Amino acid sequence: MNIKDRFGPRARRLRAVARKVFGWRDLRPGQLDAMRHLLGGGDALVVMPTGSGKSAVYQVPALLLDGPTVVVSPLIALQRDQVAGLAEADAGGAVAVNSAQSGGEASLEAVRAGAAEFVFLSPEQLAKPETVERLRAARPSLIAVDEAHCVSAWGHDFRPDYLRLGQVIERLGHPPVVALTATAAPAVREEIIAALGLRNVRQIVRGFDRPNIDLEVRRFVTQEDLRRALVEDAASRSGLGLVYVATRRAAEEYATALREAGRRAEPYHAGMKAAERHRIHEMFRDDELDVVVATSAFGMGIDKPDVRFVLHAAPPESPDSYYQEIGRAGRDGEPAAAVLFYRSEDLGLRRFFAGGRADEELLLRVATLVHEHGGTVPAGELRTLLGVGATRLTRLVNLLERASAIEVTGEGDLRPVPDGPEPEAATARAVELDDTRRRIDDSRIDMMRAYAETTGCRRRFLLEYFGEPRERGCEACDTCRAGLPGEPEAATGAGEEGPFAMHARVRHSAWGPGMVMSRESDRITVLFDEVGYKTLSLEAVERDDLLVAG
DNA sequence: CGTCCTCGTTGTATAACGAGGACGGTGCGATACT
Repeated sequence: MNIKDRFGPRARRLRAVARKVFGWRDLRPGQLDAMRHLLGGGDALVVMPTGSGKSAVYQVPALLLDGPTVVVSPLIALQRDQVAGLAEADAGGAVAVNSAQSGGEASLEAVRAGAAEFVFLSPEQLAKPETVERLRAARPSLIAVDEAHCVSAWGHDFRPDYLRLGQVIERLGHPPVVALTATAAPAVREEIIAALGLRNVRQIVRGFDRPNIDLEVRRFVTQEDLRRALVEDAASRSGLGLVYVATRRAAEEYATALREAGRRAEPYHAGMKAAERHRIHEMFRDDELDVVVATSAFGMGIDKPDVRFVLHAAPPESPDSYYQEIGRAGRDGEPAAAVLFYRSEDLGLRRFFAGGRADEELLLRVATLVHEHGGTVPAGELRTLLGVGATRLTRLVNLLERASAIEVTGEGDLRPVPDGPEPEAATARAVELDDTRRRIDDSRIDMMRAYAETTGCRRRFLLEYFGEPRERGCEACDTCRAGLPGEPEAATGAGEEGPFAMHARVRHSAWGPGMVMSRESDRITVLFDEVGYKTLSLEAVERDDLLVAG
């Protein structure tokens, strides 16, 4: 950014609001860059670590744009915190609309009347046409999608309304949109941009490297050895820590074992009562615990600076999730440790979770019903007729929509696409799209395995996965300390030109088009559009002419 | 995909083993009940 950009009139107004309303003495270049772009009418994708002022990126421009700001936020607890935070500043008022709040109508009316600048909603609220209509009447001037990685991580089956946000944004007149997240690999960024329908996008990606977090993987053969080593390790560390586990039961068992070892440890998972979960959050916040043993339920919205270690009793489903979870360590910049306790068998549970397929019979029924009806079919009637819930139907509809077979009206109802495919063909295409998705999820699990089993620098592996080329090792991971047997020579480093340079587009004879994501001395990893991540031996690539540029 | 638990078999000791089945994460919102 040049001098004029940093000190021009737009930047001056932004700084003034940041100072007067929020009390921030200055804005960082990344924040300012995104804000200026939003004020200029463009969309932005901001990838910055938690605690680096991501929320400011929508909060400050919101006050300079004439009209309310719609914030999409995945968790009700998070919405509560965000509303409370804004209430402390003189920022024009904030409300949340969700099932835990009464008075949703009144809140929406307050937004329309200009009595609230910020309105927080879940994607599910925005799946209700009447809610979108009321927001539309308020003429929003900015839309923020917080924790935007949820679009990719949850949108495809767990919370399919995430994939409908693009249509909601259009319905709201597509004011400037900013998507915010702490962790997103390049492919995930592309997916967010496509799903939300972002235009004229400015991508701001900052601060992926967390050099104060030491990386280590410890390998085990038996579950029992792993368990014992983890308990011993967690019990002997000083400072606050997190232990991530794969199942609720493991959370309970490890917490018990750590208590028996004399640590103040509590489990945390979604099967616990809300009051109990809340209590543990508070104890964690108030330094009344040494260790929280949790499933993936624990973490979003947490910004405690002094977490000293994050241990994993089992690998998560992707490097994306892993980086997100270990990124909760060492936010204060002081030394912290991330240790993965690894058995390759433990990837099996992740493969199971990723393995759910769309119901082909049900897809065909939906496609046939909408096709034969010919006109507009109310979604509610279809749910009743098929006996399926909203989540499941939305998932099927998303696939059939992508198969160009049906479209969703502004009222949330369904109708066939004119001259669209016949139901059988549409179903086949939808199944194919679902299969592609599953192959990519599977390949992310493969990448998690590759991280655990690499003999190269672990930091380099992760940073390249997130699209940040890096030539050397780091001296703060176990493989670097052991002497880097698998590190590339300088000549084959990231900057090399040629058809297989970093981020070059390539084509494989069987796997189709893809992009080079990382290079080591003897192999390269390519992210293929249709089959996900694959690691190929350079020798085989050259011998059999497997890849061509393009 | 892998682990854990139960149950039945074996075949005579009071344990060991294999087969078969259940189970496993994340949250919204709506609904039924006290």
